[in-house]
Amino acid sequence: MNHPGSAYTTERRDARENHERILSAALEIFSKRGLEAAMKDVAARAGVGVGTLYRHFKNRETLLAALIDHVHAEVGHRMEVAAREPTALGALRAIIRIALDQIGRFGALTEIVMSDDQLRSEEKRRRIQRGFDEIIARGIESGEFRRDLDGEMMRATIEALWLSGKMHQLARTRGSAEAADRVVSFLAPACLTPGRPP
Amino acid sequence: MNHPGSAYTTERRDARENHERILSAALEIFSKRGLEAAMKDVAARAGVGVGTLYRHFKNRETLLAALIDHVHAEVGHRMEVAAREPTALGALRAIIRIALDQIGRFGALTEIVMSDDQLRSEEKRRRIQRGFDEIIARGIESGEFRRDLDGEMMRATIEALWLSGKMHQLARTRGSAEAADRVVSFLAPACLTPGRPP
Amino acid sequence: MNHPGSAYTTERRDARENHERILSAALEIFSKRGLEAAMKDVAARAGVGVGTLYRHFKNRETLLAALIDHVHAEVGHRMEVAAREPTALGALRAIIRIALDQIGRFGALTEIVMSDDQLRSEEKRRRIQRGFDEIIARGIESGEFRRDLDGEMMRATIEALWLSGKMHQLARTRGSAEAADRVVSFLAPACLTPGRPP
Amino acid sequence: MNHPGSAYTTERRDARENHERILSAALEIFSKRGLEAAMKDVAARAGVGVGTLYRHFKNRETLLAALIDHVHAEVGHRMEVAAREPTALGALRAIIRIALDQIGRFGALTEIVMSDDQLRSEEKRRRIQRGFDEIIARGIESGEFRRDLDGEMMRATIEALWLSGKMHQLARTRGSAEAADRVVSFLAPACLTPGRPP
DNA sequence: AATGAATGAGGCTTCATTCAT
DNA sequence: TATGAATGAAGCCTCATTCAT
Repeated sequence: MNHPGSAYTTERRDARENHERILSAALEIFSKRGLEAAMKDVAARAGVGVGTLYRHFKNRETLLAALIDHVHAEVGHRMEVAAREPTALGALRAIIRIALDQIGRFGALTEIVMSDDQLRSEEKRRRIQRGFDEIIARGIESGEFRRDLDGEMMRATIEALWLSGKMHQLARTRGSAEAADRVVSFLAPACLTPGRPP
Repeated sequence: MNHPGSAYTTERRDARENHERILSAALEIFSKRGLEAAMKDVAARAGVGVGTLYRHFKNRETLLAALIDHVHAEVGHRMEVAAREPTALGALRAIIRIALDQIGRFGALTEIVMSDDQLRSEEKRRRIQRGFDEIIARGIESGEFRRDLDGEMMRATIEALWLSGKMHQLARTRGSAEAADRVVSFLAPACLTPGRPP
Repeated sequence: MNHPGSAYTTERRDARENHERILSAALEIFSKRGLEAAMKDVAARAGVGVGTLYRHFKNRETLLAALIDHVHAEVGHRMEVAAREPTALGALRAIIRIALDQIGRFGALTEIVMSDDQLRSEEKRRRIQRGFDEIIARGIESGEFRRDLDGEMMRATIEALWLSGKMHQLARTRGSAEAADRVVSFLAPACLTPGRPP
Repeated sequence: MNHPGSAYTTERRDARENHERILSAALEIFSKRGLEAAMKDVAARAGVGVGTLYRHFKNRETLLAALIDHVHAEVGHRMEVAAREPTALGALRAIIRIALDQIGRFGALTEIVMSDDQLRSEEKRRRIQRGFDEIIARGIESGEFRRDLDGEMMRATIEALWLSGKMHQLARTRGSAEAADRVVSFLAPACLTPGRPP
């Protein structure tokens, strides 16, 4: 929509800055207070008037969609990085780290971010799915993962632990690193090819 | 609390019926529309005036607590039945069946029912936890489950699949029976003692 | 309406008793909590159901009117007794004592009891007025009170002190007896014939 | 707080106007209909939506407090002016005029305005009391009022006539001027030094 | 373009009164 | 007749959204 490089543009820099500030304020507020947080509070946090908020985001729904997109994009990106881990199990652990990280940062927002039927941003969500699938596919191909691994089930399990908050609970009790280890240890027998040396 | 067959009870029949109707209307409405559903709609669904709703439940919070208790009680009971399955894995499958069933019936209510910090009904929730723990303990004792099984992790995983709605998704795609099978198959290697004949 | 002496009557004794109990419960509740007290609370205090309350008093307004009548009757009676005091000033003091007493007993009810335009029970109120007027007339006639005493003003003043709660305040600070003395002392020069020995 | 003539003010003019309009609408509605008047009606009278009402006054209580402050401030001011009358009796008459005026204007609001224990605005109320006390003290000092005048009683009496509505009744029957005269005439012997030429 | 004031629908809850038991 | 359950109008307040400045 913008031509960021163009010399002359109606887009004012402060408008662009406001957009960012609102987004990050919204992220903060919704993460902390949950989805019922009031628009006014988001605006206040961003240091702008509600009117400005509404100039940038048509309405509540649009704002939430943007948040989701934002988080999805970030997660998607980190997912792709994770996929480059040398081993599939390593990639899995990396993903779980990401999950723990996201939850810590986006708390109450997680539900909406990971949930399937909410405000759609299909494309972005697919990207995350694809990240998963690639890791699994690669793991199976290389023989690291068992040939009959139910990939969809695997993904569902991790996403469930993620968005249900269970993973976060584990992390709260004993720290993020140990939580990741426990999850991986638990799931390892379910996905690794039995009797194969790492 | 009442003996429905007894000839004389202190409470009026219509009042008791209304209580039931309100409870089940609330179950339906909150299950379908989520926790933000309006009291008015619950009353309408039950076919009573708001005043009656408020006569039976002091306020919104009380109503929700009652719902949770209701679901917890039901789940807790079925959990105990499930625990009597001959094998631990069988018990696990039974639990998952219960979960799928509950989600189907209580949909949007699941979040509050399974979540830890909401309106408390500690006791009831403990009952569910205990059901889980017993099954796991028994499985380990009998040698069916691996000695080093992370019970808490196991429970967390199933609860996560449950309350995240992922399990429901699986069931929607291919039916409840197959969904249970997939979950069990997936988790089996994670909990069964390796190399032991069933 | 009733034939109290008749041997056979549909009026059941318990009904009559309930009437009394409701009246006195209402007196208590409204006196203590003010006019906004709920009907339900009155019924509860009387130990009857709301239905019974409404059987005895068509509605809220009727109940309040009955209360007023009740208090008026009592005050009116005591007023007539007070009027028999030997001196007019003595009668005045007696009235003030009554006032202080009433306020102590009927607290928050005072406003409605003494006010003019509320639910009418003209007749009863007139009786109180007449009590006043007689005392004043007698005082003037006997020469005790100044010939040009503004009777209406006098009455208004005492009623005002009464129903405004000011008299009660005075009594709270220094006791009921002293309060009465102060009021009388203050008003004495305004009504007594100047330079006349008591 | 604002300098209405100044060219630039932070507040928007329409907002300020609305504030005024709401205040005066509230004054009118509560004066006419009593303290139970509905917020909605105040808003309607002011020609604004309820939301606006609540923007200007956090809640019912706050609005009432503001009204009281408003009336207190006005009365307090006029009280101080009255105190400057050459004679103490003249000041008294001036006060009574104020009272009559206030009641006429604030009717049903009087109860809350003059009552002691309601929503506090201690300071403002003290100001009114002080006005009274000064007048009385001055009267005694100058010899105009009797040395043994019970100042508190005096004040209580006038306040009682005021807030009980009795004074208003007198005024309704025969007009405000005559009412004031009657009150003063009646109270004069109670406070003036006997046998002293005016 | 930014601001925040205004709007009003809609949510929760209470309570006088009616009515079935 | 007594009971208390049922009713629903009405009150208070919040908040997403619009609009004048």
